[in-house]
Amino acid sequence: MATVPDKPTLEGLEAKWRARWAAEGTYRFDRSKTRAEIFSIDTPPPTVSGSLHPGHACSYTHTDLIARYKRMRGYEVFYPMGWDDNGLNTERRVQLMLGITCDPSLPYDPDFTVPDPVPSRPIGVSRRNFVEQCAQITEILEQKYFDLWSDLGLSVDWSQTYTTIGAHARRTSQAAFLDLIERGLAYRIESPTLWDVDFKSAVAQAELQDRNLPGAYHRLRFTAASTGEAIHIETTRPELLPACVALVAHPEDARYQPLFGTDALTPLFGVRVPVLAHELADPEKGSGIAMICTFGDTTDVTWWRELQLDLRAVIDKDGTLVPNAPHGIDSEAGRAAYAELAGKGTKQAQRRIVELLRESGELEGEPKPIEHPVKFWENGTRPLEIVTNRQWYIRYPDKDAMLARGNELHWWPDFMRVRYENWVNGLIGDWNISRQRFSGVPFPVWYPLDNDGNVRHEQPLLAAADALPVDPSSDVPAGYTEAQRDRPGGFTADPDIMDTWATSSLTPLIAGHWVDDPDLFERVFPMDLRPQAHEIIRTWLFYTAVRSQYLFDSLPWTNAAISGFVTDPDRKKISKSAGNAPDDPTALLAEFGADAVRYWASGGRPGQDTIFDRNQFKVGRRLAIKLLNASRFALSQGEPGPDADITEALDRAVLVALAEVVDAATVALESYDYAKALERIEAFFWSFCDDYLELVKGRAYGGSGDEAAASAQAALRTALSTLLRLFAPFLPFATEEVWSWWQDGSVHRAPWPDAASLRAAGAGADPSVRQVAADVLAMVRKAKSDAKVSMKAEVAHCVVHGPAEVLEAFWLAADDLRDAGKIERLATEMADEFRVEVTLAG
RNA sequence: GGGCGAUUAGCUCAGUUGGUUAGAGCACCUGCAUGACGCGCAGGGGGUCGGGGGUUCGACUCCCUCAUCGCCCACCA
Repeated sequence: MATVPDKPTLEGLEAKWRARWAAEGTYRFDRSKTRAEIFSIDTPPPTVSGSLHPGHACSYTHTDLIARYKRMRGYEVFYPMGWDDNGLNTERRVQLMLGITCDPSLPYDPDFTVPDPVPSRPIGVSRRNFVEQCAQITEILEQKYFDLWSDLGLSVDWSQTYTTIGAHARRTSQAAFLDLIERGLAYRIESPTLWDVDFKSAVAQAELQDRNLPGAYHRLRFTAASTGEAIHIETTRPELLPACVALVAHPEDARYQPLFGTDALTPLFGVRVPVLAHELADPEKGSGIAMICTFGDTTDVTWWRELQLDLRAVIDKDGTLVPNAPHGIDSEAGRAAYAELAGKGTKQAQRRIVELLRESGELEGEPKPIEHPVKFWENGTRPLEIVTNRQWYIRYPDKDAMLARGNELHWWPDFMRVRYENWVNGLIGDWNISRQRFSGVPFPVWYPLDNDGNVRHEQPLLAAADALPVDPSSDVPAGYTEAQRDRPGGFTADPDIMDTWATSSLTPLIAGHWVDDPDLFERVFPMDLRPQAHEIIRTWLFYTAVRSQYLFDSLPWTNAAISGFVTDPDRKKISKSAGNAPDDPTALLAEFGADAVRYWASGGRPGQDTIFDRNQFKVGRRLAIKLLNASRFALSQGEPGPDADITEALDRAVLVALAEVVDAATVALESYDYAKALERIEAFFWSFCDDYLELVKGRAYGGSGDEAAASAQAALRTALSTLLRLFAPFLPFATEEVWSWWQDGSVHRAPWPDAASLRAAGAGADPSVRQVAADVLAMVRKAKSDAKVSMKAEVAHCVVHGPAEVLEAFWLAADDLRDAGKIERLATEMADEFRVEVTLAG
């Protein structure tokens, strides 16, 4: 036990306690505890992006508040940290920082060193070299994050740290994937896929984003094959005309009913396409009849499937029109027209085909400009196309089952459930988990090659469970040798990697060591809490629920606490890309201290956006300083003897009032409302400082005898102990510092305050004593302030008017008031209204 | 187009099941060296609760409607 310092300061507390907590294992998880004794948290592994902003500090503080609270409630808290270093973000960063890019055709170079200086145009390196560099970069960035989290005071057990690309995560991910295959829940199929032409990979529905773009309706003249009559359709994508495979109108649309079952000829290319009926055709849109192309949008895919149409793909994987005219364009004129478009990007192709149509007289009027939503990959810069290729999919569970899970989950705040339900209700198709990228978890799969070198896609060779993790591009399937790789009669590796969510959806399994430590897993799963941002409900939360549904037929957690964004004062989300990130949180921590940053974060209620407000940091810092000083003062009032009794009415009343604060804070924290809890604790603390400390300091110094002094000293220490523990989750550094002055062990392992024992110490006192005393003191102060004299100025006479019960309460604190207010004569008078008459001396 | 949230003092936010003169902090103004804190202490001015309508003895609190902001979703003809 240390002593109380003369001049307490916040400076250096982070470093001091960070080191002490690490050395003493204050937050170490004790795995001998049973599931019922454990509170487990499925931490969001931050994307190790290198740029930190206050949003990180905010939401991670929220989780830590709960972790610390639960720990003090007696739970053994399983609070690991993960680093999300999987996926495209890392690839991009490495390309940017090192000037290298992955070229899988190159061989591995064991002596590779990064180019210096960074070349302006990235140079290609082998996949293995590239992945190695990814690992190195993320390691450096992870250290940065570790430092921030530690300085912020996150009570993470760092021995439980995981990464989403490390061997353990790859093994878990591959094992879970093989399990899905065995049960027929994952499959690989060639089908139309949403495709980003820059990223050159498939993307999933959950990664889509609609953006409004200008476009134009082009009115094209088709002709009925038999009668030669004109059929007008309107399209925003005339460049897809060569991919047209049918026309479609609503079955009840009288205008087009006569045409159903007949054929039409496309303009320019003269391709014969059927005219069909389908419910999805909207009579209100355009001319009411649409051309179906393979593929312009997801509706085209639906029509193509349901109407069993031809495939006439024209968009290549790089977003240009394929070199050769698709089948069906047989006429010389048609081929010549297509040749004008081949190799062009969609924009140029559109420009050219409009010219051609105008020349041929098949464009009616001028294009009508409109604005319409277009699908993008959320990180992409050009609209998505739909191309056909082989992808791995995970079948979605039954919608109703997933909705039931959403209902079963406790959402904080509850209205976030709606987002989940919206998403589940809008699901289309299955979950595409393959990406045509390089850095990620590979599929543990190879395919045999027949003697002609053709890939036997339908006979995948799966890795053995005990061999995981594998990299099929360097590991060899059972029964083959490396020499047979990519040779006729040999084998070839599955070229794809898994989408980052295919692995992130397993974080409870990765952190809980499902794959290699069933004993631990049983103690932590299903987890108690998933904290996360609302923007990834449709991805991380939903996908995790899907995986858990399949593997365990249960929810992965019982609670989901959804945090909002941090916004700038204009309510714009703070992000690197928006360029409005105000300060690196490390700088904020240096300027205001961790407790101050946490104070600001604690004001952000679950599900609501938090405004970045430097003022709140200042307020938080003052609170932490006040806590140090007030504690020093309270402790310097003297130590009560071992059998000191809390006898005075005012002392008892304070403890009873504090018991109410404990109750309120506990209720609030149980429902993840840390902001309300802090508000109540803080309000009490300031009145404790301004009123109670002022009222009792004279008595505590012995002004009214030893017994009365002991009562004050004991009450001060009881209250202080309680307040420190209430504040501990919010201000872990200042509270720990004060605790160390006079208590053993860490305040963060101390029990959460108990309202019942406070009430017992308060011995049923009337809490109004405290209120009346504070009110009278305020009146006396006002009189002095109005007279512009010092608070030390003498009061000659003070008369308190009020009802009998108020006066009775007043007299119980009269001695303390007389002392604190420097009042010579006190008197009371019965009255209906409470009123205080103050006569200053002199 | 559908949905979810928000709208209370200059700013950031509270406001419990509708009930006496709507609260706090910051900022601002006026004071005060008072047994810890001047990153302090005391006091003060300042909102009629986004607009409109309704229910009620009574609404910031309930209902309807409009507006603004933010977000989620939506099959791009």
